[in-house]
Amino acid sequence: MDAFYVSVELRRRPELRGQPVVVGGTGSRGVIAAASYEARRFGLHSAMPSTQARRMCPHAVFLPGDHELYAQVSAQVHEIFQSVTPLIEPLSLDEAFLDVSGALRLLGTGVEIAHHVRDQVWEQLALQCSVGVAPNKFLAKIASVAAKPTATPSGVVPGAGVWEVAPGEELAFLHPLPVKALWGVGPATLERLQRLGVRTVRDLAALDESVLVSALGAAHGRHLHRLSWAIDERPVEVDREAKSIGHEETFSTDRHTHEELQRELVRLADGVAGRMRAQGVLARTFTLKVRFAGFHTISRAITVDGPIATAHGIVKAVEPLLEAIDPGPGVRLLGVSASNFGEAAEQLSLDQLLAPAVADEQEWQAAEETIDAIRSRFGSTAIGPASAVRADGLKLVRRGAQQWGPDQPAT
DNA sequence: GGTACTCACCTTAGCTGC
DNA sequence: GACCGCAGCTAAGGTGAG
Repeated sequence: MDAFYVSVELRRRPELRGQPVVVGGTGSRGVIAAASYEARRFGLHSAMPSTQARRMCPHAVFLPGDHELYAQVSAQVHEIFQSVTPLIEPLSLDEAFLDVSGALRLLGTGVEIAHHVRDQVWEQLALQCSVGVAPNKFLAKIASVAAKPTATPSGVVPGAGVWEVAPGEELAFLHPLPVKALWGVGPATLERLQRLGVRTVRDLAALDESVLVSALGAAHGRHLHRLSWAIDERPVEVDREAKSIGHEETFSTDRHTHEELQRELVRLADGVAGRMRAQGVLARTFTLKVRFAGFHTISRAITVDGPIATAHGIVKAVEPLLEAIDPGPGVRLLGVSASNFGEAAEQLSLDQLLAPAVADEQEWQAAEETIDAIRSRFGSTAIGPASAVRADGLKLVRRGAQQWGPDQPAT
């Protein structure tokens, strides 16, 4: 989807069309989630700090994000995809891979199917999308970027909408591109590659695989070398199961005491546990993430014997890790994540069942499932941990509704 | 001086058991 | 008993994506 969050917002704020519009980053510690092409003309882009964005484009309209709405629209887009093929691998709310090899006889060529999808998305949802058609996922992704509109200082240049990399044309398309166009080349890898004199994908392909392996490590080096020759055999994976579930939050002001952090921990654990129960998983490993005022970030993990799916259990497991951290210098972000999953229906041994900690966890699980039921009936803020109630006692604060940084300006 | 959130995957190091 | 090599696991940190 093209500038997805902004495009969804513009459907209900049509008067903003043609203006630089930004979603997210309404607080001073946030970042931009999406920028309209008009905003991109001024150099704005997603993940840019909001303070920088305001400096570069003071007249841009900043809108708070509405993640729930974007998820709804994303589901509608997904339904259109479903009408074409069941082989869909969602990449994010606004991107997906579709394997249409089974639909070619019925619906036409890849390019024809791409135009059909684009037309349907426009007719049904009034949203623009760009489609890449290629023999593999990685080329399709890059082709979709080539199909998008581009923002230049002098104006917005419409994209082709559909871009095909036909069999036999892979290297002609790929090799002239800058190496950072490759999926998996971020700032750190780019710097290492530049030290090797690599500027384009062609330069990368010319290197011996062993050189890349020694510069980037075995897995990454081999992977990028294959990509540079347009080799990508990864299939479209329809049902990818999550391997971790986590929440983290940047505070509008730094926290300096264990008591404050403990309250935040309970709130975050409550969110993580709720999602785990909704997905029917139990976890054994819990990771605490702490970002200090100077942006230095550490993580501490613990693996417990008995699997857990309650906020109570998560807090009990992670508390000792938090205690061992000195919040004196100021903590700007706290995060908790769960991993090492097993199914909720997994049988426990008799010994495990008799252990007091397991009995305790099961009692809490029953209690928290009741809370889930109340929330599903009366809303997510109807009930929650007492420590998550705001100091004025009026409002229950669950995990941040603002996905792209704290709402409140830092003081 | 500014840097969100969520998730996946990789590397490295240290520990343990054989 | 001390040591070595190896495999497997865990913890911590880094990187990248959208």
